[in-house]
Amino acid sequence: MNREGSFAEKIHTYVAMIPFGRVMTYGQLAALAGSPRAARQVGGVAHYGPEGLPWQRVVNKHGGMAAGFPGGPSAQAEMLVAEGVTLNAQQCLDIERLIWWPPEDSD
DNA sequence: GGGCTGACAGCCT
DNA sequence: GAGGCTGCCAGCC
Repeated sequence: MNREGSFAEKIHTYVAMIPFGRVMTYGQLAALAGSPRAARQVGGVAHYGPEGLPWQRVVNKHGGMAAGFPGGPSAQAEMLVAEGVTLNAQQCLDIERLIWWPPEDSD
């Protein structure tokens, strides 16, 4: 996986691996890609990246919706709810419970 | 070809 | 304990 070498490629790979009804954070993806501080870039990769990936499963560390998600935060929230994810009145999810980490032996 | 922006997170003051 | 700045890297102008 990570032998791709490309930061964006890793992000794409991990996002595609997120199971149904689970989520990951920008910081997670950035760290897994090799740059724990590159959370911003994860947003950029997501925005300019392929649309075939479950970007709605990518949320910020507060468990909130992404800022520039197509259709707005409400659209992302709806997609997550459709997957069985429960959100509170603030459209925030239980990040500590729904967060997902990829298997270490995935490679 | 170079520089700026951008869907966030972590550390410092 | 809270607020503000820096860091990261791909894509677009």
